[in-house]
Amino acid sequence: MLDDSREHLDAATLYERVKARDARIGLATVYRTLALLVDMGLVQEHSLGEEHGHFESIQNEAHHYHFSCANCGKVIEFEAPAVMEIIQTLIDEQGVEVEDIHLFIKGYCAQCRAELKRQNPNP
Amino acid sequence: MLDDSREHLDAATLYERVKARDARIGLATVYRTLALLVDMGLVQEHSLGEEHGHFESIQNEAHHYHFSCANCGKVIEFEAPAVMEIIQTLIDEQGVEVEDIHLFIKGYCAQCRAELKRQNPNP
DNA sequence: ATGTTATTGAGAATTATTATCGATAACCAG
DNA sequence: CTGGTTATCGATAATAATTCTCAATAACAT
Repeated sequence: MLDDSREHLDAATLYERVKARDARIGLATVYRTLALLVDMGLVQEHSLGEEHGHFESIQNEAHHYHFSCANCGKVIEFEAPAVMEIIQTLIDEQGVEVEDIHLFIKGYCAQCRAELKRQNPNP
Repeated sequence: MLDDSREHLDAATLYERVKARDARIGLATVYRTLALLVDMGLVQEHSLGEEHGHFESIQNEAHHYHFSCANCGKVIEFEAPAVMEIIQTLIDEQGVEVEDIHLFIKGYCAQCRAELKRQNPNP
């Protein structure tokens, strides 16, 4: 249907982009469509430390996880196959069924670390 | 100051409990105090798949992570030392500084799996 | 006691998301 | 086609979570 870019967009940004293509589309439709895509497993919703959700389309790549910088907001994706072993242990020990995995790290990216250190060398 | 129970409480529930002790405390104070405790590193905020945040006081135990059942909402805590190795790799490769780690699994707990299977045996 | 400052509670404001509902579009039988 | 039925949509109201504002109060230092 619409935007399946590789980014981590929130509903408001997506709404802007969709409107640029077709101005008479409503916000409700964006939320409805996102909910549908999430249900179908084509899009995943992430909570990246902000107060609103972020959405990312699922390609057929390996699972990946997210780091987000508390200063500049940049999101770094990374892979970590070891997570699957952790999940398997959880399944074996607890008998649960897993639908969704979120590994999310918050901190400061290399650039912001350098900048913040320059501003305040001895913390 | 107040409640540092071992649970995963949301702000509204915490507000109820605080009011039971001292009826003239306001919701704003609860949020202010939580933000302060999070800042001081005594409390961690989690996004457990619901639309509001959950707060948990940090004891001096090992890091642990969360599974939450999409059906009944039960939260299971589990440990996974391998996460620290993943984090170390991330630090080494990206030069980031890590402040906060969230590993959150959503799915169905053993009880709900059994119940749902009983209701709908062949999906 | 008195002036100064910080903290508080009540409620307004903001933000994100969901629900409602009449209007429109899509579909289908004749 | 044409009329009728149903599904989908957009605008907007409603809800929920959280943050902001500000006058009132409490705490503190004179």
